[in-house]
Amino acid sequence: MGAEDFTPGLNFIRNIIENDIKAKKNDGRVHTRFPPEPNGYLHIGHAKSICLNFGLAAEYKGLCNLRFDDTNPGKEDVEYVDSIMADVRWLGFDWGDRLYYASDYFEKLYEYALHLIRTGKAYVCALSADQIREYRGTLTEPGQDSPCRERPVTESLDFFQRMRAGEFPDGSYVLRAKIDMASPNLNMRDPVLYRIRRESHHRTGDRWLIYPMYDYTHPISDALEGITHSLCTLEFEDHRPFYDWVLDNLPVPCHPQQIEFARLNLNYTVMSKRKLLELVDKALVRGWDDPRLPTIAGLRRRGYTPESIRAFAESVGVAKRESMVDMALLEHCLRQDLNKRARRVMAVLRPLKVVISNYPEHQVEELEAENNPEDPGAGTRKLPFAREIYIEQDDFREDPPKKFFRLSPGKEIRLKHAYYIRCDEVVKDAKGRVIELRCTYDPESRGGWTKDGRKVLGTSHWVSATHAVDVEVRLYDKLLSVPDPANEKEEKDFKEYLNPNSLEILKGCKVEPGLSEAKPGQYFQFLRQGYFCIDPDSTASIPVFNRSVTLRDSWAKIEKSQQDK
RNA sequence: UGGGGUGUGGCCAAGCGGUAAGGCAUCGGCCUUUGGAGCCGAGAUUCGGAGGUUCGAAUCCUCCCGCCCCAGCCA
Repeated sequence: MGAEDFTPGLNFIRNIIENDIKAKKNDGRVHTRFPPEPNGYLHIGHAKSICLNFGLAAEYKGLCNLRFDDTNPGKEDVEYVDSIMADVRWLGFDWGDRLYYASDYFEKLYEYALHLIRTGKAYVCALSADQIREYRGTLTEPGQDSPCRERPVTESLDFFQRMRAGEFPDGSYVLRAKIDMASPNLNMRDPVLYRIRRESHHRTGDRWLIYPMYDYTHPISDALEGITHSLCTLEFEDHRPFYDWVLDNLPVPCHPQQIEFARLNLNYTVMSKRKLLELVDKALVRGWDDPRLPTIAGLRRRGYTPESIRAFAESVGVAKRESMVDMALLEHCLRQDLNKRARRVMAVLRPLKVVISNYPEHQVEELEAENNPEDPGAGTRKLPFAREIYIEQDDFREDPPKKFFRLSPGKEIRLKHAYYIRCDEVVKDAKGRVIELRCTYDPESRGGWTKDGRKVLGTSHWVSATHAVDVEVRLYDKLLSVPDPANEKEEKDFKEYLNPNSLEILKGCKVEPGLSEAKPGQYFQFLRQGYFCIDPDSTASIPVFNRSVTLRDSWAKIEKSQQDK
């Protein structure tokens, strides 16, 4: 509830599905699949596809398969299949017993290839990769037929079997579909179906020496699994005629419909596998799960919830137009989710000591504090209050600007859940930096109220100096310093636009005592600052917190507009 | 210059011939023991442009313009 408590929007895919159901197409069944290639970690863009495929299936009481498109052994690895399964599960989706691999179909794919050869729809070609490219023609000129195009069926059959048997070296022959070398669609100019590759496959080992291409494998895999709606991204639009050609020319069980939608783009970050890999390889980030990355693993570590990511995926919609979604929307989805469930706690990130001079020297009181104003069921906790406390450095200004409601000399503020304090004296070090404040408190204001109804403008969070626990806090900011490097006048490498301040590490932060027991998987709101979670780098002595997202900060806006003037 | 797509407020996105949903962001206001949250309100005389059809068009037709994708034995 909460984050996903709204009706799903309309989109063109839902329209197609609903029309299909009305028309009783596929007996009214909806069966989708999420088909990643296990050659990298999943990111938020994949999450969109996962939510779409699994979400649509659930919505129409259908099924969604998880299928690994593992037809290119050189790039793939079990490390990736494991991480992909973990990420899909974490996002909250269940493929039941429908876990498939394209490599499971290698034998059938081979049989189907034989069928194409026998029916004169495919032939073994001896042209080299370079020659094939030359023969393919260009965008504006038609291609030329391969000299092998009219190779007799029996001969292609024989050659193809010998390709499988390992009689030929890598790259010497390929199997090609026989379609139309003059087609305006390059994908129809006798596309390659099989290539010879002496490469060990992460599942089939060395059993195969020939591997089918994606364009040939995908439609057949879909058909074998009884997929009804095969959703993929826009760049495959040009491949659809071939998808249909394969299914039209083979005795497959059904003919799924390929539907293309625009992939997700998010500003201030990178989403391409190549770039993510480069950041990881060059140690520009701390790994695939670096909280600055838009990978699922990174978002998880950052403190994003599966619910917030699902809400985001629903919220961005599905359409065919290329778009760039604002990071602010993702952040909004997290805040909206966490606002309802995150326990409020007090943490002082940049401590400034405050001595309450009229508070009895060794006295300690227990003050009651609510855990979440949005959820009375979350209960309350006790907070120790004593003579020496810490407040946030930002909550004090010796020379306050207009509209600054926080502490300054002679001014009074409320300490959340505690007392009103007034600043009497500012203590500075030799360099003139403020290192301590001497304040007096109003004993009548216990709990944060006074009988005289006097109002204080500001409320600060605080922590008892003697009871606070020391922690490390990691603050994250945008990965890139510009929304979209591709839009910059000068064309530079994307790494030139990495935000140098994307990570700020704060040590010696002071948090309320209860937080020493914080566990991974728990979400907190550090009052007035943002949402935080425990990082796996935490040790028994020093907990490490990640800032998942800041709170909206209207003071920051006021301050900025004052500066702009 | 071949083919395939796509153009609705700053960012997304509904709309499918009957007179521009919604979300994010922004700006006001209310409220508040988080300058949080919440609540209320504001903003496209207009849907890439120009023509046309129609009583009526973002929706239909024509032409033009912009942007994206395609010449891997990658997916």
